Parts: sequence; structure tokens; C-alpha cells
Amino acid sequence: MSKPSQQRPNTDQNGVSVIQTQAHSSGLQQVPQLVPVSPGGGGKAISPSKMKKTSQDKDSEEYRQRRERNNLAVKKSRMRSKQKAQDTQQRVNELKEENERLEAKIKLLSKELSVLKDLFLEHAHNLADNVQPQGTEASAPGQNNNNSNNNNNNNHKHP
Amino acid sequence: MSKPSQQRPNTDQNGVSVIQTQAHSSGLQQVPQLVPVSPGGGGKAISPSKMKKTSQDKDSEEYRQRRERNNLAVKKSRMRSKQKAQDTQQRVNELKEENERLEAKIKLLSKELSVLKDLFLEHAHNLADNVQPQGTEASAPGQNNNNSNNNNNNNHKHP
DNA sequence: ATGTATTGCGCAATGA
DNA sequence: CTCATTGCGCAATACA
Repeated sequence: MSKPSQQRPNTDQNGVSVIQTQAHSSGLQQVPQLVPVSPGGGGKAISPSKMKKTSQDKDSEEYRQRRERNNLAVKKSRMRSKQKAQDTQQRVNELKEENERLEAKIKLLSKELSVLKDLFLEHAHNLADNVQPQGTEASAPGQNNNNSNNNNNNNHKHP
Repeated sequence: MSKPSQQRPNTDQNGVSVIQTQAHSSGLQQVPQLVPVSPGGGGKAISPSKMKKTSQDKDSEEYRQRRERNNLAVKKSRMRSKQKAQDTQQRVNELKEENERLEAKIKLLSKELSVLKDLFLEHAHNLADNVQPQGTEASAPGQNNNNSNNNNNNNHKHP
């Protein structure tokens, strides 16, 4: 359904200073002292006065909640993605197997076909020999309807 | 007014405030100012001696270098991973196609085979009729070898 | 305008 | 020790 859309928003142009509050396994935990990058894109120094907004930004229950939700979503998404990949891989294996089977079958059928054809030819020869040892091409006795398949069979079997 | 520590609901574990400056390709050069945030975070003062280690930890050219290397490696790895997944997907498609082809071939061969068989039977019948008008059922001259295919072909041709 | 889903990216732990 | 892989969180988008 969703094909990766290639909208490549280059996050390059804007030298946005992102402050990441991350306290991993390290017991470190610090409040992000926010770096006020003006949103408008204008590189202006930030006034140290209204930091409240900023601080509220991260502290806000709202924010925290949203983050958590997103983290959850991310986790889910990734799980699915991984699963999908796995499934795909498995599909490859199945298809491979199937392919082998089909090829084997083809081989078998081909063999059968060739045998039958040979038999057929042999018969024809026998008949010709019996009826007209010297005839080059004799019509078979009775109504010999000619089933003409355009089969170019070059099977030479010499028993 | 100050919000020193943040509460972490449950799945929380971070706290490192890292200021990230995306001043790579961009001509922007914002020195990645580490935000060491007041160490006092929760009142756990760390020995100044150890802190040095910490601060050096991040500041160290060594660290930064390692990080960058790792980031590169990560990027590479992910790229490869993605590529692999893509390849796998493509393989699925190819295999699918091949499968179809094989199946078509099988169908064709089967058909041919059935035609030949019919021809054979017909011949046998004709022979029987000519040679033994009263014969009930004569065994076919050919050796019907193993045919483990359950081909149910009921072709009745009556000209 | 709001909520989830994807995606790129960095960090850290771990594997080889 | 260096590089590769993996889980995780953040933020920007893409979708609905």
C-alpha cells in the first residue's frame, strides 16, 4: 500500500539545534535547557526572558504524553516492518521450493512425452515395414485421421 | 518556577541533554554546545573528580570522533539492510514470474501428452476393429509405463 | 487541527 | 580496538 514516498526534506539547510534530552542507561537525567532556535527560521538570538514556554515545552504533561504515544507507535511500526521483511524472506523460500517442484514435474512430463512419441514413431515404422516394406510413405490402413500438432520433436532414441 | 526534575511516567529512561547541531553540510556552524545542565539535577552531587571525567567524556575529541564513526557505520548498516530487504522483495517477484512460466509450461506439456495418448488409444481401437472385429478388449501394444500423474483426461473423439 | 504511522538520525550496548 | 548490528528515543513528515 504505502510505497515509500520519496519526499526528501533536507533537514540540512536549517542549522537547527536540537536539544535532545536523553538519559539512557546512564543514570543521567537533565532538564533540557532549551536552545531557543527561532522557529521562523530567522537566526536571531533568543531572548532569555521567555524561556517559560520552552521549559513548558518539555515538561508539559502534554508533551510527555505525546512522546510516549509516538514511541509506542514507532515501536509498533518497526515491529511490523521487521515482521514483514521476515515474511517476505519466507515467501522466497516457499517460492523456491515450489519452483523446484514444478521443474521436477516438467522434467517428468517431458520424459513421458518423449517416450510416447518414440513409441509412436516406432509403431509407424513397424506398420510401414509390414504393409509396404518398400513404400516410402504409405497411408495407414483404415481411416487415419491426421492429427497435426505442430510439434517439432527431435527425439532420437535407439533401443 | 523552576522545573528541576521531570517525572517519568514509566517507560522513561533518558535524561542526557545533548545539543545536536546539524552543521554538517550546511554552512551553519553552531558549535555543538553541550548542555551540561546543572549537574545538580536531583541534588546528587557528583564528585568533582568524576565529573571531570564525564565532561571530558563528551568533549573529548576522541569521543566525538568515535561517535561520528559509529554514526557512519550505523548509516551504512541500515542502508544495507534496507537494500537487502528490497532485493528480497524483488526476488519474490522474480520467483513468482518464474513460477507462472513453469506452470504454463506444465499445462502445455500436459495437453500435448494427453493428445498423444488419445491418438494412441484411437489407433489401438482401430487396429482392434480391423484385426479382430469381435475382440472385446485388446491390450495396447505399447508398454504403459509408470505414470504417477493423475491426469484425468477424458477425451472422446468420435469423428 | 489532531492522532497515528513512517522515516531519518543519533546514542549506547553488544556482537564479532 | 574498530566496525557492525540492534533497540530505543526524538523530531519531522506523511497519512488519515
